[in-house]
Amino acid sequence: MLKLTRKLEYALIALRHMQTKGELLSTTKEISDMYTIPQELLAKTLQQMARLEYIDAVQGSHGGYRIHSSMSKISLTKFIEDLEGPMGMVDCSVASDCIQLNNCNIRQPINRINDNIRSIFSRINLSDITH
Amino acid sequence: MLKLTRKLEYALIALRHMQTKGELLSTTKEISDMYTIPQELLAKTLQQMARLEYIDAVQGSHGGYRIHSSMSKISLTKFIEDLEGPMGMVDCSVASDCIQLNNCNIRQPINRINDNIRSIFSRINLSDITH
DNA sequence: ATTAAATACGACTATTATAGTCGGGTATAA
DNA sequence: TTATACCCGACTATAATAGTCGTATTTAAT
Ligand code: SF4
Ligand code: SF4
Repeated sequence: MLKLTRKLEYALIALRHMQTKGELLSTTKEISDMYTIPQELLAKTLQQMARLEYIDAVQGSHGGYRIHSSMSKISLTKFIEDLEGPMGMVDCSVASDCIQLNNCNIRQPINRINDNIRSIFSRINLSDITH
Repeated sequence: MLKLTRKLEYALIALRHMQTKGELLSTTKEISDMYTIPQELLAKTLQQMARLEYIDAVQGSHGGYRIHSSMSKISLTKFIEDLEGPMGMVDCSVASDCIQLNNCNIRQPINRINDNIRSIFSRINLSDITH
């Protein structure tokens, strides 16, 4: 309940690291060494963020990543869902194949709470974490 | 991320069900049938809630459970942690054995968010869900 | 007494989600 | 040509969640 995945933490650590470096490139190895993150796992996450255009990738021998300028205003909600897929407190707030769905007596109150949380996450943006 | 466990959902469904019945007893079978919940799993959860005194258990042939009068004001935070143990967005908000802990660059901002969420959950109480 | 219906409890298994690894590829500067 | 870095998908391992089973105890009714 309420737990960020490791992947998201690694992603945020990397983003904040890159933020401090401005235009300078950061390599996977540099970051994984500095924060003791499994290199291959971080690599995959950085690649995913590059595909999503959260960061720019520069290939080749002196390559690396730098943070994409216009991403500080992205909400935490969008970031999390871009990286990990839809989030919701209960299945029925995302899909609709719950067997209890028909006569569930907590669906409405729970989904009200879910919407609240969501809107809080939507008002937090990445720069609040990465500065 | 952010997902309630099935056990918590079953617990809340059961609580709300009992709430509507006032002093009348509800049996595990009654509830598991009504909401299509695996009976043995619900049974364990009800037993746990009885131990925690969220509900009263009446043993024997015409036994069952009824909701304990004074629990509507309990916060969602306490309820979740009573049933599932400590909750937090990251390990370091609960324990302190994260290998990144020393030079983690997102610890403070994340824990600030964590505290916010926690305080929101603390202001929601069980009766908001069970009526 | 005996039976039936219920709670009580712990150990067990199954399933799913998360975390981490590996092998083989492409791009580019030196 | 080599070294260093990104790219990608498939794979394995681990941990968390979900669900099952066997056995015991309590109590009302017969
Ligand atoms: S319908 Fe009820 S039990 Fe099913 S996911 Fe929604 S809240 Fe949970
Ligand atoms: S120290 Fe950093 S990486 Fe470790 S749990 Fe806390 S926020 Fe996550």
